[in-house]
Amino acid sequence: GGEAIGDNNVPYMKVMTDEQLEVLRKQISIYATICENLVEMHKAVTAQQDSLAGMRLGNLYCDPLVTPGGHKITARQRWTPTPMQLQILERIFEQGTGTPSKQKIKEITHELSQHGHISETNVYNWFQNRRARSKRKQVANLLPNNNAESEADADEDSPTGEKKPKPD
Amino acid sequence: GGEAIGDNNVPYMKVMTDEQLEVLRKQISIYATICENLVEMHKAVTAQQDSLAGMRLGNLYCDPLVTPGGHKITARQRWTPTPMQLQILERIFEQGTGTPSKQKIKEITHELSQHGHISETNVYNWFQNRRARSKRKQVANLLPNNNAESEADADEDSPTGEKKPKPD
DNA sequence: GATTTATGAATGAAGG
DNA sequence: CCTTCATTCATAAATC
Repeated sequence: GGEAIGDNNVPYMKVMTDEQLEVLRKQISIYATICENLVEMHKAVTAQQDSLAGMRLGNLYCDPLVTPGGHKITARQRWTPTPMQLQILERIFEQGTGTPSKQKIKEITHELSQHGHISETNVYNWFQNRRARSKRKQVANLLPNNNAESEADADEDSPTGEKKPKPD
Repeated sequence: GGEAIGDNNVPYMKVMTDEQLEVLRKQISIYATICENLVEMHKAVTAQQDSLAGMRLGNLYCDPLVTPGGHKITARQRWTPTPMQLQILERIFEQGTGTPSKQKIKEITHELSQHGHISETNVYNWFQNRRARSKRKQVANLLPNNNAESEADADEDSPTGEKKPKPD
């Protein structure tokens, strides 16, 4: 024993590793997709053979605990940089260090951890995204017949810098 | 409240609350039940209307084009494993075959091609990525000052060799 | 509080 | 094998 959580304050405890959790999420997602397909098929079938055997699903389709419109299994929280962290990150990014090395990532993470919860993965992702998006934005500007992309729309001009406009 | 230490000196961290775990279990149960019912029902239906519309279950349980996220299916540039393919891949991966040989890749590809478009390169890449990422994905970024793992990180080596604990 | 946008994270593929 | 990049997905934040 020893796993009991007496306090209603801190109800969590050991259960699974992140990886195991991720695999689980995937599995559930697979189930969800299979279910969806089956339902669609059944609908198609019953549409033609409605009185086949009187065995229709009806409300047996029963919606599970998933939110309508998607399979939101577990609400995975994502990191959000604090203003201070963002400021530091932006500054480092503008220094043109390009892609920070692993060691650099560690250092940055350590520094940023002084201003809020953060991990090296967060820092790595941030730089990857920052770089990829600033590049994408510029490319979009250069293309003559570009249309709406899946990501953010291209800015009209930012020849000297690609800071993102921050509306109030 | 925070992280706990397992009985075997295995530092497992908080991941889900008891409540969340319960919800998850319930959800899986519901999905399983729905799948069961639908499969049984469809079997019964197709037993009588085999040539109904040429749509029998078989490998059609999984639509080849839907993503696990349940989004639209625009012509995709890069390969995306179907749920069924993913399931098979995961199973093979967990069998500890480690690095699939060239021959093995061929076999796997052949099997998976029954469930959707796929090439040997896709299979090869999948195993490479799966292995590389599983190594880094498990115990990482929950501890405040712990070194988080990711593709960005390149630690030397763990003496215990915690590559991937295979839950049996 | 529903919809849209911004952006953190996941992942297939390429390069070394 | 390991690292890196491009693209996509999902969600916190912003907006209406």
